[in-house]
Amino acid sequence: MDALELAQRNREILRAIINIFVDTGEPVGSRTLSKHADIALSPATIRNIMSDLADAGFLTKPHISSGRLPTDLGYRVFVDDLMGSHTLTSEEEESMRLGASAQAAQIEQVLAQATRILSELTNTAGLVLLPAGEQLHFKHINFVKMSEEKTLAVIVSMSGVVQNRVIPTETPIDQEELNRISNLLNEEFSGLALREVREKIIQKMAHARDNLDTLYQQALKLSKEALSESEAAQESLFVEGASRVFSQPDFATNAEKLQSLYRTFEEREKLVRLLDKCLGSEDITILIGSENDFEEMKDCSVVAQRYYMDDRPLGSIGIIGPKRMRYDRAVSLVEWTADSVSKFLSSGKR
Amino acid sequence: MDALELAQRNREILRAIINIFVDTGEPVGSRTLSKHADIALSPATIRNIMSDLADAGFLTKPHISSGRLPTDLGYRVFVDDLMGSHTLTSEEEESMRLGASAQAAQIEQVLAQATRILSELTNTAGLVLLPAGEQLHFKHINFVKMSEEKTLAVIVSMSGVVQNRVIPTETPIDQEELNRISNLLNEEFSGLALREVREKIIQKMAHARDNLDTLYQQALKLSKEALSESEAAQESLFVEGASRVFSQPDFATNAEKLQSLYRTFEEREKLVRLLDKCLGSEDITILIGSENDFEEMKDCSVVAQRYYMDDRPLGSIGIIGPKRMRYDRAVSLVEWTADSVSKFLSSGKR
DNA sequence: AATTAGCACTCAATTTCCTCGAGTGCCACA
DNA sequence: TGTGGCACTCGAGGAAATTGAGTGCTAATT
Repeated sequence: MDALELAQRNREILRAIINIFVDTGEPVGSRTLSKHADIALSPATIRNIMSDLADAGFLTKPHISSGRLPTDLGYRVFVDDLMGSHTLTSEEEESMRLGASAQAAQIEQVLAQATRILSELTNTAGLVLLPAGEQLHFKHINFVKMSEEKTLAVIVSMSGVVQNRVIPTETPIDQEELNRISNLLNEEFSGLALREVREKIIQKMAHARDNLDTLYQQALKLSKEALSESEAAQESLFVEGASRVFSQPDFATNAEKLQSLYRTFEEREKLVRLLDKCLGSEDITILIGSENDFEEMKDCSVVAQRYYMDDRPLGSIGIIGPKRMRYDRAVSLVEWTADSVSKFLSSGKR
Repeated sequence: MDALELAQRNREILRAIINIFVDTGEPVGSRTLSKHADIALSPATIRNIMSDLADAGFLTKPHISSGRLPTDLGYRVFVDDLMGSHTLTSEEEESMRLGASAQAAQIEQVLAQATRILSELTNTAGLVLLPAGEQLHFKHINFVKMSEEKTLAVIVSMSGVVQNRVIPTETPIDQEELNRISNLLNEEFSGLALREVREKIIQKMAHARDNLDTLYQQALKLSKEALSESEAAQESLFVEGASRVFSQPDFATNAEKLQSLYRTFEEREKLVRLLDKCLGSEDITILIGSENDFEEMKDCSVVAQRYYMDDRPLGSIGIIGPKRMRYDRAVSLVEWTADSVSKFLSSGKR
């Protein structure tokens, strides 16, 4: 037996260990493994191999006299090289199709529903990030006079995302005028990225300083406020079914871990950062355990992929579950969901 | 000693027991109580009284040889008759004022912030219900053409709540026309309750069947869709700091209870129903343990009060915490918050 | 040289048993 | 009517014993 075959056998063992561990949640011992159909080796031999795998950093054991379980690195190798790709069962496809067929209303609702289904099927927390800022393109703005001192700006993006903001106004402007301002802006900025709109407005304000058209000046001023970066950048994140993660046996015992994890789910900012990371890559992103940078989530993994609107990446959708999860299935389901969301958002359907 | 005085003494004991229990979380024994400054009775006497109080249903004990703790009924009596009213400390007032002073933008943000502060100060979960439907009054509607088949309706209410909905349109309508439709509707319906608007539209559609003004007909049709009850009734609920409830020692031990509680927090619908209840009453509403109708929440209490906009009740704001809480403090803080939210929303400030 | 069997050893988990102490309930006495 | 005293209950916590899954190493086997 040459080195290659040996390595092959080791890989087989590693795969089996991870599969069994994912299934049972118990550390896997050499005897269990030798009973496993695919493996025709005695426990002693397996022990030697396991020992090698442990030396290589793929396996670990919770205590000296217990079975082995995969390290983050072990999972990583598994995900990258060992696991096959899961083909969706007809039931899975069925449940997902059901969701997509429903008559959907707002973009937010579509996303929320996709996440809910994802969460149900994977029994993990479903996440979706609907970013503001860079990704949004100007479609329409509208001002509504709320009172003498306050004007409400409603900004609609090409993708159908609606933002709104209250702007304090020192000199009262009547609704007629606001309508004219809206029209002015709508014609001028349609289709630009919000960032570009912001930049243009600032340019124009500089140039128009001695322009006497006060309407135009007011328009610029209002829209600058309305689009101001600081608060505009509120990315919205939907989390669906976080309780599923908590009810996983992996956390059920440890009340303390559970609480810190819960707090993390409440602090959305961290989740946003995780999903933001996925926006950078075209491929599906898998972060295992401590690969995501948050201590509290070192027992969790993230599987996420970005979704598109007309070939422009818009946001990302994915799941957070315990490290011990069916990665093949998760990958398929996330990919499928991201794909159908993209299809839904893109011109064909909308 | 006559009967009245006896009753008075019993009440004193009950109050002391609840105060101590709220403080320590441990069942209170007769000896502990006799050491308590306000009570100059021997343990034996106290035992007799405690026994009476237990017979009356105000106290219970977790097991035969342990101290007593209040039943739901006990808490009820305490809340109704025994507890004094808590005056906010200067620190408390300080923290709350801080929040109110910040330059706030959308109504949602104001409410979210109020809840966050409430949650922090009471160390419970802060809730706020921002109802749609009945309470909302029409201010402004605006249609944006998203594609040939889809039009986005943005509805702004008098209170500054913005709703949006995508409406499928069989015949394309151009943006110009949509603007005219918006104007038509804005003039006609300004200030009416959304429900009234809906009714009027349906009336008008019946009458206008043979009216040849297609623009007007289209306007009615679009706005009917935009305001359709079914989906419009999405009340929005903000929950802030739910993790605080979970980290209370009362739940920390019991992982199972914790999970069912967590699931309840995720199922917002139940929380909405709880807060809806509070909308019915002018006074502050306190629901103790099983007084709220959900099994999963039988170890929690709700303290909530409605808030107003220009003397019209708009929604309710409150907290959910463990049954063992400082009710006097909770009541003061919730009242204070509801009050400042009302002030903020009402014409003076806005 | 690779594989296997055998054996001593480790350690978490479970069970059993014990003690401790807070607290009750009741009776008798002031 | 209030109090002191006493027997009793029961949960909490700890120590010790038992169990069993699993390892690592060595020597035998193929």
